[in-house]
Amino acid sequence: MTYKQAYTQRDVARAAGVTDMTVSRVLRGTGTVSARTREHVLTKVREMGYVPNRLAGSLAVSRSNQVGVIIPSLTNSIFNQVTAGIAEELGKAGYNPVVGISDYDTGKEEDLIESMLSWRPAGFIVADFVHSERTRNMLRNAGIPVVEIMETAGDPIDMCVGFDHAAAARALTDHLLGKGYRNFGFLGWKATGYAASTRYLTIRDRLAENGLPLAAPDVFTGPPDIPEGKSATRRVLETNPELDIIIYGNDTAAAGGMFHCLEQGIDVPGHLAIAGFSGLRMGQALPRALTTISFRRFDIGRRAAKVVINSMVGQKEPKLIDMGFELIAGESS
Amino acid sequence: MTYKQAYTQRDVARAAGVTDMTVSRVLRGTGTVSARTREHVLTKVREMGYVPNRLAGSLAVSRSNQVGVIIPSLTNSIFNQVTAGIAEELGKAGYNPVVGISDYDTGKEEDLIESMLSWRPAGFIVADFVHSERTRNMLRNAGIPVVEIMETAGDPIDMCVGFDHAAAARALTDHLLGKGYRNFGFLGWKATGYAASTRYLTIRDRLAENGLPLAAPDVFTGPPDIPEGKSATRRVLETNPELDIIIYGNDTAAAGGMFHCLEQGIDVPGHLAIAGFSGLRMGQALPRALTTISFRRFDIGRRAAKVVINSMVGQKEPKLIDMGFELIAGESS
DNA sequence: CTGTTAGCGCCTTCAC
DNA sequence: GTGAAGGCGCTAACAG
Repeated sequence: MTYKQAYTQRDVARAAGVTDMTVSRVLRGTGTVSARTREHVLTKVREMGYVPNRLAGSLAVSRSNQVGVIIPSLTNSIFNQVTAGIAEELGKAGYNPVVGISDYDTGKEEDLIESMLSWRPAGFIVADFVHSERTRNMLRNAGIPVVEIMETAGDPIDMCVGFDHAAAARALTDHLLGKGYRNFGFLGWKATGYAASTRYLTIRDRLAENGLPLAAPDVFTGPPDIPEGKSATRRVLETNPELDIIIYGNDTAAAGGMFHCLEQGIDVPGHLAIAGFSGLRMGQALPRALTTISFRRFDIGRRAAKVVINSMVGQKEPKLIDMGFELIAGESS
Repeated sequence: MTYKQAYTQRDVARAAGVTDMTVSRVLRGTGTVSARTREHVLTKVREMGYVPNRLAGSLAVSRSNQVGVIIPSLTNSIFNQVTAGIAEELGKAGYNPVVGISDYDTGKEEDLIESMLSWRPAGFIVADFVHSERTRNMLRNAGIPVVEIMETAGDPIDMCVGFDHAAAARALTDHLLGKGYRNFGFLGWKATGYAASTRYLTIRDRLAENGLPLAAPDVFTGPPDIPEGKSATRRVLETNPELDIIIYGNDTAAAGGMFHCLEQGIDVPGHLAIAGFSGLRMGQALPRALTTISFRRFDIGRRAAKVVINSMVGQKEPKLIDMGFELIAGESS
């Protein structure tokens, strides 16, 4: 199949016997055009299947309706929901998200951001506070609103929307201590610099304050999923049979842990208690509803989008917005 | 915070004491520039954090490095992986995917495609064969390669890459019949026109050929996940206690079904067998590894991307590419 | 109500 | 090896 050239505004104009300027006015609904010519132009547009060229349009007005969004992973349903919230709110205001996946890699992130900035988006939403110096520099020089999401502890490039991961980890630890657990294990992702590591360190320190150790002999080298949670649980129980509670870095890993227990006939929470982090729907559908920390994923996305939109029209927004979290006391611990 | 205007190629040129044309040559590595001026220009570029404006660039050469990708859902890990394959292959060839989520809604899809076409992508990849007439029209008139993915049964707008869902459903049904099951139930998504409905209808017909009914009293109105699979299983077992096998529309719903059985102490597969469809990793991590149909999600994405890339450079590609599927005989049935 | 002029930022083509 | 002119498709601003 050979591909022909797409139609131009001028092609439509000629077909309708007017100037391109008139077609432009009709298509954007600005200025004044007689009802007759409007109809005529629209008919031609439909007939020809004409689609305006926004490269030219945005260049002419030097402004676009695209907002760049960088998230670390598509697989992680947390980011699905954050992104859904962003998309909904942007859509209402006539903006489109352009999403890029960084794969938890600041180098990839840098490339992505450069590439996306070259399309001159109207704003930027990016997950986490961990970026290369060049990334921060580019974002700062872009001359557009930038919102960092998920966390609140850090120095935002411009603005941020998230919640306090340390406080959440502390709330979870205290809850479990209150339940009487004393032999803690942690299976998570200790990658430095991310929210995940804040959670691990906070739990460890909180237990230390109570004179308790935290067994974390086995950690994931990347974002864990169900199979990883399952096999890591098997391994840690071999080396640390004394554990009476395992906290997982996220709910999917915790689900894997629960699967291991179900297979092995290990009573949950009688013999081993389980806790997750993130409050996914699936956690509550498990044979034992999961104890976990839930946070307002969807709302974080919506709020971040609003911050971008408001900033673009010159409205002042706070530098830091904390959306809070909630402890879900399930049956698994 | 107030936002300043981003730098222009001319700004860099002035700072480096050359013309914008020289900066352009340096940045694209074309033409001839002395090593000295090249270094000088690059230094300024870095200092200023200059990011080229591709709106202008693409407009000037009337060609872009973006490929539009429309998938129905982000939540569904099938599409995560297909998209990952697409992104990888496009990236290698210097193209970027721009992904849009249609939410299984042909109206939204139409809007998305119009919006994305207005950015003049170099090609398009879109899931499924079900589109509005206007969508098909726009894609046909866009003058770019278009690849429809996931299925092979249908009349492609341009080209397609996928597998034969009817054959897959038949293979699964035959396998289960061979295992001796006779009282089949189906919990899936019967939405007409999608691959999912093909699978349902094929299973039903195959059973009918064998003189067996298919109980499907309870269906999902949208893409099902674990909680939906769990509650639907509870309901269907109340109304149809005779079932000895349930086939689910996808692996996550099947996982929900297995959770229900675990909670209720129903022996799987002794009392009730379970089968899924899609071959997700999590299915194999369940307490009973899932019987399911696996297909090459990642490779479908990669192949689709290659088809687009090759077509863009004028290389001929077949209209229809079948990537096949595989029956996974698990422990759940 | 409609047309003309100029320019968005970059790149192609041709001079020098 | 580098610069100057012109145009990609569209729109702001003004003219009529």
